[in-house]
Amino acid sequence: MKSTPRYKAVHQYIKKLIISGELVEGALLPSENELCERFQVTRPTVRQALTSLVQDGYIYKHHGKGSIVASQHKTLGLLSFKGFSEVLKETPEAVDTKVLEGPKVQDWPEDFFYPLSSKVLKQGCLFIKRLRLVNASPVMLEYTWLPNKNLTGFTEITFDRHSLFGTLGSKYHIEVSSVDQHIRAIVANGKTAPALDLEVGAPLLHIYRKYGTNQKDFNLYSSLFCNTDKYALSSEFK
Amino acid sequence: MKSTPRYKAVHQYIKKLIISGELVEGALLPSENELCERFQVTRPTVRQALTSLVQDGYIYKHHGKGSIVASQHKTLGLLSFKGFSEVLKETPEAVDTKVLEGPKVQDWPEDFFYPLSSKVLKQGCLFIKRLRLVNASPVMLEYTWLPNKNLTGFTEITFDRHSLFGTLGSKYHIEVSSVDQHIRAIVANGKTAPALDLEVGAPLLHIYRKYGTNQKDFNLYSSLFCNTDKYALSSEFK
DNA sequence: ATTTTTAACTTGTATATACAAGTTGTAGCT
DNA sequence: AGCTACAACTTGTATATACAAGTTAAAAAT
Repeated sequence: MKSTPRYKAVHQYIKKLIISGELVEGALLPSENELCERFQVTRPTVRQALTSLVQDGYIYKHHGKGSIVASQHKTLGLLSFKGFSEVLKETPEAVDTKVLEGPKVQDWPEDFFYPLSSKVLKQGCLFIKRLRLVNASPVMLEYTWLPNKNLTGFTEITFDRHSLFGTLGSKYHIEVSSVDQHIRAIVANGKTAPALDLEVGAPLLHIYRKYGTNQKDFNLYSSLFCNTDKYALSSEFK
Repeated sequence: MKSTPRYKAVHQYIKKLIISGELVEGALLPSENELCERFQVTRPTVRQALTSLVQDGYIYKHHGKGSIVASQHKTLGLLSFKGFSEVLKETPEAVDTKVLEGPKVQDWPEDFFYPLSSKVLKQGCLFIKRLRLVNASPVMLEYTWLPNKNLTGFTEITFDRHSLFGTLGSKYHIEVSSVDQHIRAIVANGKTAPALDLEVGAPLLHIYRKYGTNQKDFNLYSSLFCNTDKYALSSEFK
């Protein structure tokens, strides 16, 4: 049984201080040398802990000044093609998924937002409707459709516990390889407002996505409704 | 004039190989020790370069096996988030830019949405306010700030005719190299609604952007308000 | 009292070394 | 031919040291 690496212990200790509020936004952390003494580790070890705190968004560093607690401005890196599970493991808050419907076999919706071949239309689709929560508060309503294509046992899987992309990869050898998305601002309507605990008319970010995979004629489609009041969506390109 | 840190030179060299296609997805990079010999640096320096390549999504690491080129989803996406013309480049319609204010020298706004060093704050900023139109209809209100840093003649340029990024590149040798953005859905208020010919309360896509450049302490900042009624923003990652 | 300089402090970059833990290929055994 | 053990290789974690560059407070100069 391996022990926790020291840099991770330091990272987790500081993270806890920030999450608990003991270290508030804008607060200057002890210097690297002070942290070395406090944790009885060398500076590269401290730096590795701080680097990963920077990556996770808890702090930022200022050359010559120190490490400062970042605003716990909530962002979700959802503009990349990653799935929700993967993205949300980077946020400090408690995340949860609730399956509202499915997985179930059904017909493709009429006037589907991406064109479908008649063959795919005829086969019908698998549909999942999920609610994504952060700190028990709904932030995203997610509808997902995928072709009904002999995915044995798919409708028995509980996707509140399992990542869809992860499951497709490990169980069905379907790898998501591309995404095409369209983003708009809309207002919450009679369907989306109650699901997201919002007033009708509140602004929502809406994203249509078409995911390409390693299998020909097998694309996934999502329609996402995001309440960006507390959590902006973010992306970063270098 | 500082030289490029070694870890950054290694990072950029490998990044170029990946972008150019010389290193293809799934390819195993030379081992850390081999890279040390090849670049004549020590292993922590190589590791720092590799760590930042991991962070940027170009590679992933496998303990005991090596560093592997990741699928290039982000790489293509890098090139499509540069400026307005790129974002809307798919549209065949007539696009136009109207400068509403600036370029002018002013103070940085209070409570600016990205943290600024006291040095940059003291210098003030250059500000431009533009309206982007498609088929003579306003689709985006764009505020741009950049550090007031001896850009000779900048306030004389008419940015309705000239691309900001293009001008920075050709005239001032400032290349935009990264972007960090946060996206929300908001409602149009008393300032944004009239500029975009909308009712107060209409949904708007709001984007904060911080562009990194090749010059230290020279970042550009934008706040974009997009009417996505007719034109969704789209992105594609492969 | 104000401004400038300097020292002490901070983070950033880099070399050097060592051991731990995972991977893979080869040799030896059955 | 298949399995096991081991060596060589890989990345992961950590200590130790040194210099570069940014920040800030105190001291010195005006």
